[in-house]
Amino acid sequence: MTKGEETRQFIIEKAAPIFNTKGIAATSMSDIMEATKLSKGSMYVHFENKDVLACAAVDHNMKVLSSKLQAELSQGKSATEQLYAYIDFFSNPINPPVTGGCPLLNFGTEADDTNPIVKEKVNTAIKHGQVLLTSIIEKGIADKEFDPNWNAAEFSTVLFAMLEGGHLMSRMSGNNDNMKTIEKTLKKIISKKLI
Amino acid sequence: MTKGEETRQFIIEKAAPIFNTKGIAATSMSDIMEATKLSKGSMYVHFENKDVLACAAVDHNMKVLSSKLQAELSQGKSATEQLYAYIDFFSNPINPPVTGGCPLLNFGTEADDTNPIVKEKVNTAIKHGQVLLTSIIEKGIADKEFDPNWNAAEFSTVLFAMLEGGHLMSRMSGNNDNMKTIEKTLKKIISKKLI
DNA sequence: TTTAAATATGACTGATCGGTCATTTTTATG
DNA sequence: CATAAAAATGACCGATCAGTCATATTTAAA
Repeated sequence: MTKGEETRQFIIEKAAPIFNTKGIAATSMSDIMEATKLSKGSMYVHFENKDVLACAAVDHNMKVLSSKLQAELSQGKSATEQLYAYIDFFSNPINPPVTGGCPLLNFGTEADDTNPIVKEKVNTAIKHGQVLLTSIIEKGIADKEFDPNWNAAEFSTVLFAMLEGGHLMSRMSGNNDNMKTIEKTLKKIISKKLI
Repeated sequence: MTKGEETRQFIIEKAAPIFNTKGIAATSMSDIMEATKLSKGSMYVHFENKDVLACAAVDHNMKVLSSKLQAELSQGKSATEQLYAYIDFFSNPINPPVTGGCPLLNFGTEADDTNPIVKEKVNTAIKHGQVLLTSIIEKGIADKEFDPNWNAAEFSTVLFAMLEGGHLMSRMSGNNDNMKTIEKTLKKIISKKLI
């Protein structure tokens, strides 16, 4: 890793939580300068413009979320354990795994009508999350842990939506009560083979 | 209604969809000037500053959503019909009842770590939505339409979270497929008295 | 150790931001 | 109709924005 690559990575790591917390539009290059203690000129050696830096920060936030999730999932042996680990991973929005909360929710809603590139990044990340969930559920059905009548793709959509919606509700209320309800309900559905 | 009150209302109505689409930070007073064809000085006759206007726009968006929802709900006679009407009302995020999509999702995620006043507005609106849903479910239980073992408050949390999460997913993918899955699943849960 | 390229600096630019205010125009009332 | 208050105008202000660039410093390889 050259000095330049190191600095670039350093900037991304400092910028990512700021973008995820304040939003892309509300984050200024001065914010990043202050966080990195680097000069403005140096920022533009490594990033063509703010958009490029913002995109790199979005990618980084999603990669951190993904790798932390994978680490949790790898602990679970059965499909049930993995699905529970998935739910548990998202069950504490007040102290979330990524600073600023879920980047899919944050960047997705901001980019929706304004930034097609970031929007597509979020869309792709959601689809990847769906594929991962679907594969766990299909494995669980094959292993006779889950109801064989379940539609894996549909159930993963429902599960994902509940977690994102619960995340929003808990972030707004400032406590995890709503998320606890979501968590409890999801585990009940899984263990009782409902829906 | 005086001329001043009329103009103030006119500005709010023009500003509301812009704030809901672009976000508060990314919306400038010039954007509102262009939409209203009013001068900058006139804006500041009716609003102390941008924050006050943004708050009024947030309120307006939520009020429009709420009144359109109420209009739909009033059509339903039984609790089941009302609950279905609630779900149907949110089942088309690509062509949403409020321009820019769900204001709770949009303003909530933006305000989360940056604007406590708007955040509290969203929190209050979510709680009102929950109270409304809970009362419909309780009525349905009393009328023996729903499973008497249901916890109305918990079920309304799950329902609300699924709709918000489905909204995000469909907005990102650009189609209503995910929301259709949510809609189908919710109606199945209600009609089969699951969970 | 020499040296050319890579990296870092910070003053600078033009555009846009939110907000002000003297002035003009419109409204509404007696 | 007279007139005072309310509303509307647009030039203007300082601050901040993203982005540039001549210059200085550091890096790394010969």
